[in-house]
Amino acid sequence: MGRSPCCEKAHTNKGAWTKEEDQRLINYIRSHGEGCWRSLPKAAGLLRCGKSCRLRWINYLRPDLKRGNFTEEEDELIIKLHSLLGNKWSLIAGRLPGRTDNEIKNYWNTHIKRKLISRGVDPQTHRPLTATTAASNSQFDFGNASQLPSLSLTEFALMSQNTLKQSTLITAGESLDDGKCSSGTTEEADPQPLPPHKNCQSIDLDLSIGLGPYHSLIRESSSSNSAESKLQKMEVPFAAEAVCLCWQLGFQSVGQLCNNCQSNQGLCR
DNA sequence: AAATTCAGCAACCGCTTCTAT
DNA sequence: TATAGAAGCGGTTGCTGAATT
Repeated sequence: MGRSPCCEKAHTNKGAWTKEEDQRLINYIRSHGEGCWRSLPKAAGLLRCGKSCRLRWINYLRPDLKRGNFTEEEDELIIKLHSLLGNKWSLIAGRLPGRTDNEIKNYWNTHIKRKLISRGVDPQTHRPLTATTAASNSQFDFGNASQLPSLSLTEFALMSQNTLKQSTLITAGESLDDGKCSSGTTEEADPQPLPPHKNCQSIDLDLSIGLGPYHSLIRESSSSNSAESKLQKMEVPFAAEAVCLCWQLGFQSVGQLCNNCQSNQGLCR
């Protein structure tokens, strides 16, 4: 049977967009809003595939896009988010206002990879390049629970579900590692709760465990991807006994707490 | 000055996920 | 519950301009 093609390829333009096409697309979306991409080209008088229109709008024509070079702060944020989320470019882009997944992906491949390699860091695993390859493909090594200080069984079970879920459950500075904000495990895990690394404090994944964070997850549910929505579904049964890692990791002062702990005056835990 | 190589990035393709019926 | 269609995502390709030979 097969799926019908997303567009009539014989009658669609490909390649670079012209200014006229851009203007048509902008005009149409300004007056009708973003809607059905499949029918948009015809309605807007464009000989383009709907997917192509969507991509053009999202990546280049949207008015809220931030053009120009990435700042050093953005670089570091991308690196840290990538260490947590992997190649989930859309999730990473969601934490960088005005940047698109495609832009970040390209920037990663052309700049940041090299930057990390020059630092002696593997861009995929975020481990030192000299480290042995014994590490698993996952972001965390769950074979060694001792590397996860102060985690409850519930949290550990949650974190063991899969790599993405593991990483998104960490809040307030990914302090499960050596304090350098790499999510990879280290050869010598420090059993003491560490304060968030100063570079990590800028990251607010807002994905901490508990009632408060659960509500924050719901916030994006309408457009969330499956990993997030699955995460939400699986969190519900655990909510009653869930705790925030801010507390588990020993963050006591307001400045160290995640947004939920701050806004809930500690009720997050 | 011409040819070649390289880097950056826009766009495409195919697969997965979501949603409506 | 199953299915089809639409949207979204990530990997890859290929074009363009800059740098190098």
